[in-house]
Amino acid sequence: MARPSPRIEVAHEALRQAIIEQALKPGTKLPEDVIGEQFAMSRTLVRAVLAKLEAEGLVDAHPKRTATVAQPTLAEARDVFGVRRARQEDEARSRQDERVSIHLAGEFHLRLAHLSGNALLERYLRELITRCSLILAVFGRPHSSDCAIEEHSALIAALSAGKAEEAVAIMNTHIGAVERRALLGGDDEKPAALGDVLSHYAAAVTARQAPKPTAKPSKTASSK
Amino acid sequence: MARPSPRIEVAHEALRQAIIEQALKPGTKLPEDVIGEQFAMSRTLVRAVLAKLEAEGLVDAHPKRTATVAQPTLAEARDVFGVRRARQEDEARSRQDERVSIHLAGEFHLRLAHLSGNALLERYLRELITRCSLILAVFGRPHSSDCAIEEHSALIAALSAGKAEEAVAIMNTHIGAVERRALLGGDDEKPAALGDVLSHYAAAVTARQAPKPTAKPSKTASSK
DNA sequence: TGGGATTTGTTCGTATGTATT
DNA sequence: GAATACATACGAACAAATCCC
Repeated sequence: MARPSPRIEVAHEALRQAIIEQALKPGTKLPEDVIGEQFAMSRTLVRAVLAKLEAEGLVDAHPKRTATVAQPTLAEARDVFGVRRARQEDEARSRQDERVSIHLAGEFHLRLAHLSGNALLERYLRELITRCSLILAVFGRPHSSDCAIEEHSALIAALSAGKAEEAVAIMNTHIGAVERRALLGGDDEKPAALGDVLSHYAAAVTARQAPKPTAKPSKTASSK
Repeated sequence: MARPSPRIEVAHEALRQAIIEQALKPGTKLPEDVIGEQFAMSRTLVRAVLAKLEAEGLVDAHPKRTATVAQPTLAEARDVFGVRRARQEDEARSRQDERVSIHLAGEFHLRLAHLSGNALLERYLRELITRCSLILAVFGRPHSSDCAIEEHSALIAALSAGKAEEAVAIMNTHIGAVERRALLGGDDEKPAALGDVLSHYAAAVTARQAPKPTAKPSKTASSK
């Protein structure tokens, strides 16, 4: 949906990843200075990122208070899972003519939405899944298998399509996610410095956007 | 979802209203200066508003170009109506145990979502309806009856609940919307100065947020 | 309960980039 | 195609409010 700015996109994605992977726990403060420093951009752009994350329901922002990672209430949790359940049945039905109407594990939904070719549907699902992660971080088990929904589904899709090369790349980022969760220390009270967390994710996102750092010195250089 | 700031909310709502009522047509430029001037706030906050509107898909924003009212493509239109159709069936089914599973006109959906008590579902529907308006502005008939979905549904709900007083208030804002559309001149090429349009909507939104300037100083004050 | 450190909100000036003539 | 006008991006600095101790 438009290209707001390369760096904005990186920061946005990195923060979202960090949140849904629970490296940044609900309630964690997100000062504009620290974020801007990490992604090498002014507070002006940091605010744009935070505003988007707020619109997605991933961060809470009050008038003159420091933005924090969203802390879903029980009511919101009920709503999210309610919508998700409805969508589940939806997907099963709309795809039944293509014989995929069996029990659909939640992990396949995003990929299904992608196959449907409906970008908006895909976006809604992304948001739903993201919020589910956030909710599980608060009310659910500590490290549920739901965390890596996106990675799993993408991996499976790549495998199904026979794209081995792509599958390897996805697997790498998947491993990276698990690794980061581990590297950042146990789920102790100390949530590690915000800067440390973000530096990991900033690198991960930029690496994903340019997945071929070795060969092909060709056209990607023009993007700068 | 959090209270970002009173004025931000006003500007956000006013701009959205102006867009879905087609007073601001797709492609219209939205300079930060003009908006900030209209709502008496700095460009810093204007950006927060624009970022949210962009997240909702109502404005297009590119790196260093002036933000514009979103210009939906045909593909996006297909997606939006696809999701909307899915949701329609959803709602019909999820409510069938309450005997509302008859033909549901689109105008009742938002109200139904509200009755369901699911805030997230309601938000999604709002967004869907909004984008439908935008799409109709581009591909549909000039002034379709779909424009005032929100107002119609709210009105009907108020009437059903027997809240005459509330119904009158809603009717007034409804009339106001039609009136503004008319006042702002025909659908000629000249889209009128952005400032003029916004000044109308700024007043309308603030008036709605304080709908009882005369009587009843009672409990609604506690919501602030 | 109070005081200080931190952080946001705001404005100005400048630079850079995009549209328009 | 070049030059001008315009709008955004950025950084610094100040004020005000909040948070924490």
